[in-house]
Amino acid sequence: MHYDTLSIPEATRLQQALREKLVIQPRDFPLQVVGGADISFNRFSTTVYAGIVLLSFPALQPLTYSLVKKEVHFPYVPGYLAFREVPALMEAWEQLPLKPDVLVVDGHGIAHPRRMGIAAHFGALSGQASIGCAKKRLFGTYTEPGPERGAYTPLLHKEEVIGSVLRTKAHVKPVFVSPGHRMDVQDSLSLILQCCGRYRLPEPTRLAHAAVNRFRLGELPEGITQIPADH
DNA sequence: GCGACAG
DNA sequence: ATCTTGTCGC
Repeated sequence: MHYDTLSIPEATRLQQALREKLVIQPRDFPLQVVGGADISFNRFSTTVYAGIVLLSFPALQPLTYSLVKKEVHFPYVPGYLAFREVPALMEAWEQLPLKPDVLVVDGHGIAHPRRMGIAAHFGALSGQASIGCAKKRLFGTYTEPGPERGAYTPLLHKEEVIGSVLRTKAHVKPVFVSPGHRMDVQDSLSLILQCCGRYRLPEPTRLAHAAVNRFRLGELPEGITQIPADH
């Protein structure tokens, strides 16, 4: 992956090419394992700590952690997050002993100017079903959903529905859910809501975030960690 | 030209 | 994203 040396115009071209590979359709596979992906890093540092956590579904019990440390030089530019984070995530992905049925990525899916947010980018590259779940809006218009858990409104671009604004917990800021690959808007929304417990963020995202942070702080080792089932 | 702007 | 201080509520 030579993302580090790409110019923004070149990156835009790559997004336009990958867009042709995207499949947005109702989920057509069973759901038994979900993954959560996230990145952590120190401010001003070029080292990123990537992680993917596997959870059983619908029980949401953690099964495995895959952690990878990598150098990146592509800058953070809104609309081009994938070029910073996907290479490290792909390494974490490749060392997984078993792949999840769907991967929840911290960021947007098709709710992006060229429909190529990080979740869509990762899905188009890997062939993996994916969903984007972001904490802030990048693209699209919406009205505020109701204050109750489960309330949602469409994220729109012109007439097109590109995602959902979902209240995952009563009276907290909503999250932005959009399909990445091999999912549609409705199935993405449904899955994310099923992944939410008593917190604002869905469990795959929460656990991935906790894992990469502990990894960065030296509390977890690089590589694969199998989590023993508790009996 | 002026705002907006995932992580 | 990360860091930091303070407040609210279970």
